[in-house]
Amino acid sequence: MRDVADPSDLLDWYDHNARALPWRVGPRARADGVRPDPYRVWLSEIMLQQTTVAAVKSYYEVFTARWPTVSDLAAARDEDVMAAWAGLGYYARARNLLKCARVVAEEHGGVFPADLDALRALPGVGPYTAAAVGAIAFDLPATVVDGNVERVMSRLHDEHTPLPAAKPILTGYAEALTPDGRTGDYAQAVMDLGATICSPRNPACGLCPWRRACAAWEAGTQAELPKKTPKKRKPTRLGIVYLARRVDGAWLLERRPDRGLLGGMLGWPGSEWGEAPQEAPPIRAEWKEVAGEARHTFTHFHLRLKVMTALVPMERQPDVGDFVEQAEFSPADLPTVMRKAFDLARG
DNA sequence: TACGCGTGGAG
DNA sequence: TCTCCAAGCGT
Repeated sequence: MRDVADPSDLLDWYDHNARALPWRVGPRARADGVRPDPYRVWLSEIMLQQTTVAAVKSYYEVFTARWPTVSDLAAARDEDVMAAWAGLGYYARARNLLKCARVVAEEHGGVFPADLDALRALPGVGPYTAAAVGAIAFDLPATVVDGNVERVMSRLHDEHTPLPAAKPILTGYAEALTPDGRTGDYAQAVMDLGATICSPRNPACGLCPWRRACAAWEAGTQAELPKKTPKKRKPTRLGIVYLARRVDGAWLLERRPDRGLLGGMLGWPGSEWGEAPQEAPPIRAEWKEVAGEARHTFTHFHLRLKVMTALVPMERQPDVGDFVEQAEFSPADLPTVMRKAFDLARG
């Protein structure tokens, strides 16, 4: 006979196995009354959306060192925040991060609201992030449902309905299991379990505190859960980018519009990206094609970029973009696809 | 509901 | 090289 999953068993496991993370107040310190800074919890949760812990760590350190409070961040220049986010991906998060910081600074007195509805109303804060900040920062009664929780619940209940249709079902399971107290520790415990034990591939069921309650373990189906609806395969698009260097070393760059792909980020001027891109030099010059191509894969398409370079005289004015002084330009400020084009051009 | 939206690492 | 995927959100 299978046991019923007990939240206490998971909390006991978490007390001994919690990962040490830069943004986390561990279970022992939390028991001693230490409370996490809601700003840091929120910042980390935004960064962690669809992004690995390993990728987030260095960005988190840079942001918290440069902007220690939400009011500091609210006062930052847009271009500085976008540059600091460059390489982390999903740039709408950075734009909403700034919007949110400014709303908190101006409408909430620089203090994150300890209220689930108020959190949910903030830019870039959806159901998951509101629950995570509410539980972790304030121990509010909230259930986090992220990819980890979906996986754990689908296995615990041997739920074969494919995602995303299964989401409401799995959410119901997760809510039914959430304890009344220690909601912050519990939220982090389920996610740690999913990240370290109940992993997508080769789950370590032998170490799982909920093994005796797990329907998938009993049925031997854990490796095939959660079920997902098949994704479409990615088409390939072509494009041309133009790297113009002025004789004084300045680079010709353009700020991309706030909406859409790479919105708000710096980039090289170029053609549209499609099946047969048309030449679109941003300034009159003798353009030379760089050997090879820059390849990059986005969420929903592959891109192959032809890279053109030219040296232009001081007086010549660009039709598109603006020259950025050499001292003010760092390739690290570019989104990865644009940095790849830069790397290719520089050899 | 379905799609657009990045990137780097694992296998 | 290729597929999957990692603490989702906005539209």
